[in-house]
Amino acid sequence: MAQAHNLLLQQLSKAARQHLLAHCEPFELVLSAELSLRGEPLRHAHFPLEGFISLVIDVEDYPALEVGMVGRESMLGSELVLGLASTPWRALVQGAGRSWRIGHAALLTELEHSPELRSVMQASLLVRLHQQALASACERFHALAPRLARWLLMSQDRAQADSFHVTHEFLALMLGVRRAGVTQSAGAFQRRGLIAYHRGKLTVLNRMALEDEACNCYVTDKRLHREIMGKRKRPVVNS
Amino acid sequence: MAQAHNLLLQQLSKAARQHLLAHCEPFELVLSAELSLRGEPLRHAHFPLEGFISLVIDVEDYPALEVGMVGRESMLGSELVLGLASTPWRALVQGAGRSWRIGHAALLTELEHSPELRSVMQASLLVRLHQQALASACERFHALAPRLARWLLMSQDRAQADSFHVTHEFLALMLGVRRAGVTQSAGAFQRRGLIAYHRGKLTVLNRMALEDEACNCYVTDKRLHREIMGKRKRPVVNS
DNA sequence: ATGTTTGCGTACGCTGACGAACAGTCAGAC
DNA sequence: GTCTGACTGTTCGTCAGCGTACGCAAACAT
Repeated sequence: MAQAHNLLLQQLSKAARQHLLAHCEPFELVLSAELSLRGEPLRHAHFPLEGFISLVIDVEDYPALEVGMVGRESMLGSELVLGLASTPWRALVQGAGRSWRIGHAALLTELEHSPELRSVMQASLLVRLHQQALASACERFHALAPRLARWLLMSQDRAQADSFHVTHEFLALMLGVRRAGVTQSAGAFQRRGLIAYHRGKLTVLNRMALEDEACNCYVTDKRLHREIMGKRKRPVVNS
Repeated sequence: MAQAHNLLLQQLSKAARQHLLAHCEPFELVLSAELSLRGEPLRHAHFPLEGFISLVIDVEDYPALEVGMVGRESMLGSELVLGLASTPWRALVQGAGRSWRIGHAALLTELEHSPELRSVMQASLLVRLHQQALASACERFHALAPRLARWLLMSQDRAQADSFHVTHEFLALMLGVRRAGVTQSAGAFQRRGLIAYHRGKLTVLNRMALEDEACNCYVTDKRLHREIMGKRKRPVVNS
């Protein structure tokens, strides 16, 4: 397997990164584990190396709904840069892997001393703010199939593999639709050879075609991430 | 008219508030003005005294959609606490009034020196993060009528008056639905005496009943605001 | 005074998703 | 080897909201 890196940590200078990692511990992201509970203060932040985490919100009487996704390109717990920690969503491990995790208090201390870390986390949080706004509109206007395609692409990006574990049931939860609806759309994709799946293991066969099926929110989302992380204020170098 | 205050500023100590206000200028929030453009860096932050501002996102080929609302209970531009400023949404004045506005650079300088201000803005941003997540779910699961009722209540809270200016057309835009759909739901509310309107002027007649019609997202949203602003880290007093 | 714009009422067919249900199939447990 | 549970396929009636379109009245402009 290729060397695993968290891309946020990667943006730090070597010194800053090592100083931070000294306070981190390796953590195993186990499928379906819940890293944070609704309303509970966040105990740890995570920098995933592989795997990914879904942020899921619960509204009374309704099934859960995904409001964000975190993989190696980002981190779980960037809200901590605001000094506050409780979240309205649950963090659910969706793809197994490893992460660096750091205690809430330790991270806050680090933040005080490392402008670099602060800058990266601030940018990361801003990305989520943008992504959430975008996702609202996407959910409102786009039909099931394009959203499904988008979700698959986003997951694949974070899973860093063509295959990953996901059931129709789960997809339905994430997208806020019926399981039967997913079966319909996914079935169509499968018949056309874009994807294949078998009892919870999904494989992307034709990524290009899937990108055509997805709404532009997929590329918009990626562009957002790139732009914001790109033009973030570099503590020392830039102004 | 009662003394107008911005509730965020109100949370600051007198000293901090006055220091900040020294860098602010009074600004007239004119109906339909755009205070920020999509993708543009934010030039000013605003602390509304009256009136309110809608945050509106554009997705290609689709009409706009509201992703947030700012009144005297909050501020426009809390993202600036992250040191970055461009936003994916437009800020649209929805209710006329006045605000204190402060230049982007001046605010950043203030932020460096005032932990109080930082704390308040951080909390305010966290509120928006929570509200956006909640709004996603609300939009996904709740029907037009409850969402309409919710929107009216939220606007009334911020307008601080029983009447305010809003057309069906505009409501449709905010909620991401057809104008005809709004006419339907609003017409039903009107027949039942909950609201009245005439050519763009809408009046809430029976607030209690409207609250019953609205989804719980209305109270959830208010609770969120209260809780987060309440338990924010007070720079000096608390830990 | 007259034409134009703006705001509201309403109707019709359409469609994507819903809720609910049932059936088939595969994997692992016992 | 059978059973149980998990996963997928499919169907059927229902419905909210869509797109479109037309009518009407109040406000505004000239």
